[in-house]
Amino acid sequence: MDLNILRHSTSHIMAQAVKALWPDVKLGIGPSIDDGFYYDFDKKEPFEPEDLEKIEEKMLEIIRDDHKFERSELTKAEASKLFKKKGEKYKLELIKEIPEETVTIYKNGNFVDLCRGPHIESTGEVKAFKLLSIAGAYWHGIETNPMMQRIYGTAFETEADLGNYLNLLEEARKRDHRVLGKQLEYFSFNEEVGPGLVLYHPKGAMLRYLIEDYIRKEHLKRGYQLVVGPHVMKSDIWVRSGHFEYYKENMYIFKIENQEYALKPMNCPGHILVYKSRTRSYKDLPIKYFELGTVYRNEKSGVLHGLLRVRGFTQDDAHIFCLREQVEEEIVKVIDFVIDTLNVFGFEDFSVELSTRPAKSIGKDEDWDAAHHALSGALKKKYLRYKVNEGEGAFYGPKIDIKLKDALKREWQCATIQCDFALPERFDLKYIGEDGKEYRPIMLHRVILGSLERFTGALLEHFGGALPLWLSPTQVIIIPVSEKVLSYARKVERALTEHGFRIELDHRNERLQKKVRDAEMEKVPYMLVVGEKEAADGSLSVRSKAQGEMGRLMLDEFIQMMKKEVLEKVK
RNA sequence: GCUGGGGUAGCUCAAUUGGCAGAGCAUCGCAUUUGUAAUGCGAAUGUUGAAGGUUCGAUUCCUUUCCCCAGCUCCA
Repeated sequence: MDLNILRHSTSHIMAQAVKALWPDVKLGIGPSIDDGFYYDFDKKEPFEPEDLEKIEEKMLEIIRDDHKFERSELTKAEASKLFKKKGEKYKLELIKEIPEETVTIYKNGNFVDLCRGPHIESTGEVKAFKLLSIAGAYWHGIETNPMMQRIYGTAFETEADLGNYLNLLEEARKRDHRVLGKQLEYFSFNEEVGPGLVLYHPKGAMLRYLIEDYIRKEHLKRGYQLVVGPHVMKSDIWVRSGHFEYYKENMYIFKIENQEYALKPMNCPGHILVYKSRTRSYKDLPIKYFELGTVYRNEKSGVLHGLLRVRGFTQDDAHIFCLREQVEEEIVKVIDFVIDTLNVFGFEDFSVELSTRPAKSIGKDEDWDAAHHALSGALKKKYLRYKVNEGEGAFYGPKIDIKLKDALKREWQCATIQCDFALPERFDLKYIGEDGKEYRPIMLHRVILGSLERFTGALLEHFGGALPLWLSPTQVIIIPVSEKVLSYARKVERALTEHGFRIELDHRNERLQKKVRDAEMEKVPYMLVVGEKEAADGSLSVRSKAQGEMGRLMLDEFIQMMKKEVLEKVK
């Protein structure tokens, strides 16, 4: 059975139930979506959480009655008459938008809905469904339209499949980086600081340092040069870059001594000015400037979400200035860089999207076309399948987005590669060609991790907080059995620290069981239990988070094992 | 920003029609010196997000505001 058909049919049953309970409700649309379905309703009073149960009960009745889904074809005039009689004003709008002469309706029991179909044979075929949540949603998704109430639900072929899905949701909830971030003390937000502004605690800051260190070194290996720009720049530069025209509502702007300044929402202008600081030759290109650039964007309050959507964040940002004929090759290199990086961090799967020119944008059509060709050409060279998002590009150029997939198959947008002919024009960027004349370079904007904030959130959820050894802020916790062996424990601590490992010593006056439990909950990769037996022969009792008790190892053996495990991940 | 739901100790949560704000964990102290997921006893902890209002009396009712959550819209 096609799940989409099943779910869509279930949304009809839900709408039927809602109409039975609240006859005045006006219907919107009720499609199937990735993991389920929804239906939008226009109802005066908000739905209460308890209403979901009532609706579910009604739905069970409808399913028990096993109504047939009957399809019929009507002319648009007939259909309009039918829905006008029912007072379904949104359906009338939908009918107007349908280009064909005739429309189809589906009837089950006393319920009729405008619908292209197809549907299951009868309502009795629905074996397992659940209503999940209520939320507001604009009619047609347009902000200025009235807000309707949307009920989300899902349906599966069997109760077992539904159970699995609900377990997955529960698993996702437990892995929520906001919960883990608090439990494991990685980061916090503070009302006095402001929304969307992250405070990194020692463990979070250590993780961030490890990610930064890795990605910075990778950039240097791949021919990027480090640059650093200021966080605040005069408004003049943002006028020139076009940000004031196209991005102003997202910027923090303020005055100092009558001069207007803005916090940078992007790093490009700084890099551009470094490029412009002297005359460039075609022989210099490509020039690749890299910066862990912290930017501030005034995101709407309702969109902020943990580390995934914040107002201040740091991008692993680079700009590649190159010749027209180098563009495709450079894009290919960036794609390779992204794939390598995702693999190192433990992400095995990803999806690719190509976004085209938005309505509000700068630049010439021919340049947009050329940029689009360069991006799609590079994707074809890498044999990557991709989805096209019409009109979703940046204001200065089209882009490739690479979304990583985490352990629960959820997608996270991190990497993006943007092609830009417009900013070189605006800033009058030049290089001297072979013939001694001036030419315009092309600029690529790209990030690999995206932002350190979002990437950290993705890592935490992907691993459920149990980070691999090389990324764990604390790699090893030493657990002395009693205070009698504290001096041996300290010796082990010193030896491991000298080898560059990140060590904690749990010297609390607690029982062993308690310390093991706490270390497990902190998700530390290795626990070393040391007591009198170990102190006597210089060994360690090793317990790993992943494998449990591993028996006794000599200190040197353990160090070798750790080194091997770290090196396997990072070349 | 919009719709709906929330905000009580560091954390997770209680508090019957408006009537002295509580528990577990964490913290501190004492005892215990422990062998692989919670040792026992004791102590301390609050402008109930903030401001205003109604009331003899507000965590509880009303207004404003801030922040969080689920979505919509948007995005690294």
